[in-house]
Amino acid sequence: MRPTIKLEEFLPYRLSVLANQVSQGIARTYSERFGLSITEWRVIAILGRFENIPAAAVAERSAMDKVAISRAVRRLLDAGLIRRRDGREDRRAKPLALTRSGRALYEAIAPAALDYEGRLLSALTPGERRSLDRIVDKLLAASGADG
Amino acid sequence: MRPTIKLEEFLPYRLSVLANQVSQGIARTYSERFGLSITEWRVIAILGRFENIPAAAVAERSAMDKVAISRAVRRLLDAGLIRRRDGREDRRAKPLALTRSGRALYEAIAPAALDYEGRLLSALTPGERRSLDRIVDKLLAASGADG
DNA sequence: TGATATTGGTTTCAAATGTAACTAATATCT
DNA sequence: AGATATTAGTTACATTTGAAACCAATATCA
Repeated sequence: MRPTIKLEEFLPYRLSVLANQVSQGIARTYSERFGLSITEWRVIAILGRFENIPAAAVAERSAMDKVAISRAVRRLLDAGLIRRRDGREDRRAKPLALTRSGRALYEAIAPAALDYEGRLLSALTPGERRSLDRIVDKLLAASGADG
Repeated sequence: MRPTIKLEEFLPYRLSVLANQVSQGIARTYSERFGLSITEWRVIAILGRFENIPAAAVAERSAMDKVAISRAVRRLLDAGLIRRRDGREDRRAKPLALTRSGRALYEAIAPAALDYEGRLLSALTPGERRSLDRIVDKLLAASGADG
């Protein structure tokens, strides 16, 4: 029989479209209202939770590569939203932290982000929300392992 | 109370990481084994199912914009994988179709793609697979509507 | 200690992507 | 028919992104 793929039912395609659509939606919030790209927002979000960690640790926790981090860090430093100290034991690894205005921005964005997520989740039943968590975990494991 | 976001639990972030990881995995197949980018593969997948449709129709069915399509079409034409006829009624809209070798490629990739999807889905129970379909539909609707 | 490897981070260059402007063909409206 | 608006598709330009080269600091090991 002829093999056939219905793109619109193909899981990798569907996930890609969904993630893009969600990213677009939320990026609008970050950029229009706060002047941040998604990458920059992620760095801020990480630093909002973990104080004084170096760029490599941010990379680990954000699934972004170090080049992307490096560029975001540069912009955030220039914008005065984060600061960088000198590393005590390892002089390469310089701890990053939010400045006062960086933290203020974080505290302004976090509710907007949670709000957006809430709007998405409100389309689902409580049971579906639980399923979704479990399913995404499983798919992450299945796709990350080897390829 | 201080608002806090755990990035690794934040749905938009999780979806983005998942979709990227899956895309990476599958893109490796397309590019290493068949020399195609994801965009090119999508065009091929659409044309494998719908014969003689113009680029605009491909765009509609693939969630890609017309510039991306235009570029992919150019590369696929150059590679001899698709062909373009002249439009009968509308001379702007030129119907695209797979060539013989394009179809051969399609028939080689389709099983590999379905196989990859199968490996992903095998991590889920049948019930979870059904949930996933429903959930993705709902999230697409919720995120696409307004923003 | 000295040679080599590894790691944190930045820079450079090429390729991919998005936006807007543009051309050509068709449709609409008077 | 003639003016205006739309639509299909391409091109040009700016921006983003990724890969690899690179520098400096630290770790490893003979």
